[in-house]
Amino acid sequence: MAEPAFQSLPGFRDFIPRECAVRNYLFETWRTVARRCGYSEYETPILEDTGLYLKKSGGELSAQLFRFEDQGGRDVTLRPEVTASLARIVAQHQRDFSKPLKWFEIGQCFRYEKPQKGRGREFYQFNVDILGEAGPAADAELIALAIETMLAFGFVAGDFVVRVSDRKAWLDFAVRHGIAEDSIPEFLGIIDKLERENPATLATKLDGFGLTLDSVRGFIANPANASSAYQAILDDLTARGFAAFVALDLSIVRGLAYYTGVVFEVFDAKKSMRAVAGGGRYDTLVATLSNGATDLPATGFAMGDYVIRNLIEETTHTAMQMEVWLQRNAATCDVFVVVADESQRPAALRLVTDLRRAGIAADLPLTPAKVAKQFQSAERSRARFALVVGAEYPALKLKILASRAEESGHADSAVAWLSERLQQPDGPLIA
RNA sequence: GUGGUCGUAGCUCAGCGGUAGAGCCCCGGAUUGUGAUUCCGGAUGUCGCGGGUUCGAAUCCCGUCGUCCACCCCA
Repeated sequence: MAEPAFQSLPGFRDFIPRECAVRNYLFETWRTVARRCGYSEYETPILEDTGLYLKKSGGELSAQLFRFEDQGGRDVTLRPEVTASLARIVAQHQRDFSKPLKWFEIGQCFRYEKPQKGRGREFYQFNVDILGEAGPAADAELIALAIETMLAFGFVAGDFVVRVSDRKAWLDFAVRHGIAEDSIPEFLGIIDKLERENPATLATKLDGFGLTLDSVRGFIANPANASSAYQAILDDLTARGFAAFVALDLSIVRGLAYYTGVVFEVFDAKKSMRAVAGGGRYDTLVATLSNGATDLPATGFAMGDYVIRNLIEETTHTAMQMEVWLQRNAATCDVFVVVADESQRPAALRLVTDLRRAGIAADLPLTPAKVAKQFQSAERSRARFALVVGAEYPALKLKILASRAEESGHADSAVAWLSERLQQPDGPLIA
């Protein structure tokens, strides 16, 4: 049998330079916004005790774990999300910090799912959390950061909307309609599917709770049912000038079991209303994971790299902004040294070293090549100048690649010469 | 987990029962130290893998692995 060529595992990506650059654009934007808003970066291990995820994440997630036994017989899991790890370390270290904690992490997560558009088995998540503040001001601050992030990518009003809801409103609803406390998760599951499942099965399921589709829809449609927290959040965000980005939507309850209050999702306003980020309040998770040792209210959200990248690339103005960044941050070469006479290669090597040490990006061909070819290499390196080291060394020729103009100089003053030359514009193009 | 789609050169794909093709890319060359265009020349594939049908399979059938897409769920 033929040896099959190795390839990456299903749902896993190779980041060739262009992909890596795109990823860095996302990371840098996330980091910049988070720092600007006063969040500190932290990091947790990507491999954790499986129990961490079985304890409170709930639902589908536990069926999608990259889970295995290590050589020491431990039951371990590649993290499917970072909130559980965060709750763990916060429970352990929170005394060292004044409240509220505003923390963020950019990390890779793993879920054993079937890959498709906007989803792989591995993805990066921008995770932002505020811990130790139970009031709506924290939720508003967090949503503000979500909005700032979208704006930083170049999205504008009309491109996206943050749909905000509150599980508390549904808990009140459940109490009023006599729904037992232990069947509330099931009830919320039905609400979560309101927009996707067909009305007949919905009606059947709701009938089990003595409810009708109309009564539920009526509850969602009535703004008066918004919680007081929602109103406070809306006022807060309005004061920040973000009212245009926020909308009440009680049909949002979110899948994860640990949410306890305000929940929200950032939606793409054009394309089928995909959620590009989501989050909410999880006031009991820290206590649960620390077995009650630490009790901290918390609110957080996550944005994945797949979905936000798709949205950026599908939106003309955000795609252009990213291209500009990629151009600006591409590998650059200020000066490409052309070795026109191989016997002068030692001098060229010395020159390259001097230039580099002076902070000038310099490159040269590693093997002998014809001058014409070296100029092609210079073009491809997108260098601004080609510095020709030839038989006449220490006399040097500097060619401005864009204008094809040429000037002369001397090796002894090359660094100063090039430094000064790099400060100046090239002048009119001589074609 | 369910359903569909597609796997042929590095890339995009054509060929759909009779000895593997095109374009792009790449490499070399066109008066010995200058980039473009053009021209000339060249390389490369176990036709995803395994079985079956057939005188003969890239082509038909089955399986398998992988891709992409939708559902489920979610970032």
